[in-house]
Amino acid sequence: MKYQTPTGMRDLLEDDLELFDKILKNAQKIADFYRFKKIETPILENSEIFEKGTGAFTDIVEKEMFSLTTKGGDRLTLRPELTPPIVRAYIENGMQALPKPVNLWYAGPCFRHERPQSGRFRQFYQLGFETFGAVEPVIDALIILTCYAVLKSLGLKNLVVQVNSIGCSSCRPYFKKTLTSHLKKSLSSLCANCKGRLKKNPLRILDCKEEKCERIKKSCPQILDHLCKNCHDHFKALLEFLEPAGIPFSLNPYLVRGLDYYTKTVFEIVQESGKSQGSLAGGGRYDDLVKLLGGKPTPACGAAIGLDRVVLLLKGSQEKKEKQERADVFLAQVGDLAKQKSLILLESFRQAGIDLAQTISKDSLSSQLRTASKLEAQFSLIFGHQEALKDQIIVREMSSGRQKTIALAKAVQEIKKRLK
RNA sequence: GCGGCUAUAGUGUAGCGGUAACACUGUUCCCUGUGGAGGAGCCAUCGCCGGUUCGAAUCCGACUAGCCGCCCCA
Repeated sequence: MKYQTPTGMRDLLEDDLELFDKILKNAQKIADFYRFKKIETPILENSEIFEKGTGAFTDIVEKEMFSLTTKGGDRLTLRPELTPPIVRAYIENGMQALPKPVNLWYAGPCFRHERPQSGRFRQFYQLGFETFGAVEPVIDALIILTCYAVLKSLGLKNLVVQVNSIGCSSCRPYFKKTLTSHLKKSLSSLCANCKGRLKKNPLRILDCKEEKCERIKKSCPQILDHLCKNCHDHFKALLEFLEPAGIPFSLNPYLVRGLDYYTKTVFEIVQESGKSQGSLAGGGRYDDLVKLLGGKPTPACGAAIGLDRVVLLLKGSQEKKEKQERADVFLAQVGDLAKQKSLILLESFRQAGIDLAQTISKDSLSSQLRTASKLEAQFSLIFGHQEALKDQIIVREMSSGRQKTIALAKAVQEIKKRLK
């Protein structure tokens, strides 16, 4: 095969698209209920918003972005995630003046240059919720609840929210120092990757899955013990909202996430049991990002759901039903004159709201009727040269084979009556 | 970026050194204006390039892609 989709990118055919549509529909309802407004942003953005927003030392920015330079010299990047673009849009469209909180939701493709595997593509689809202008921990709970509700509405089982707090700009630097000095003691036992992380982003070491590092992690100071009072109270309050909301959650002190902008709450939703394919959704609070990207200091919180992964799970759970394509009525035509008059006839049925199928490019009557059978049409309209000359048409009841000739002008009316 | 496995019609498979087979789908015909059944035909330069060989879908090597792990995340 000469041409195929680029690595990690695929065509979405009807089977997939139906599931995507279903998720989107459910999300739309839930978003409406919780008063989120939909937003769409460009697929290309100025590279800087990711370098600053997502973070220069994140894997995403260091090695996973599809970037290009325009003829005019602008550096653009295919969005690897949507939070920084949404923040950009929030500022650019003057939403800072809107009554708070401002709730936005979105769905669309993102791009990351990674090695594809199960549930991971270079072009993948995210659906997310963002809320601006509220510091209250109940908002964090609401964002989690909203994501959880979307996943739940699709019938997914065994969902668990893993939560953690990674502190804020006033307490995290201290923790980083504490952690770094602790880790320096066992520097030689860290994996190569983490040795590098020690300077750039020591928190990420907590997230390392290498066995070596796993062992060291156990003896590490935990961030939850080093939060400032504000962060501590925020986290405690969040948990007190989740509990009665009936959302199953577990504390994961090692959850730090790979994006730089998070403050306080971070969370991921995973499906327990069954094959793990990474998280289904993830998000958190990002109180400093709006300011970082040039807006007024604005607290914010958001999350995104990985649609591809959800679709994968939905596909696995539903048994394949070969859905038969069907039609109520089928038009079979024979001869040039009949074919010429067929288009206007089709239009009159379409306008009357009657499902009239055809294979108008075909000439053979038998093959057309074979198709009519396959479509399980109740009636076929047979429009031959003789009928076309006299402006008549044959109505054939497929089950019995009884047929009668009627005036062409009465075809719509006749079929309407018979279908009842 | 690093590993493991794989690559034959649209789909699912067989073939394991002597120039492609089966099922389903599609399509044409048997039936120059009447379907559901039946029958016949057609639809593949065996992922790409190179090597070994008298001969390669089959063996070997590189490439490309896919799947699955790692990493990371959604």
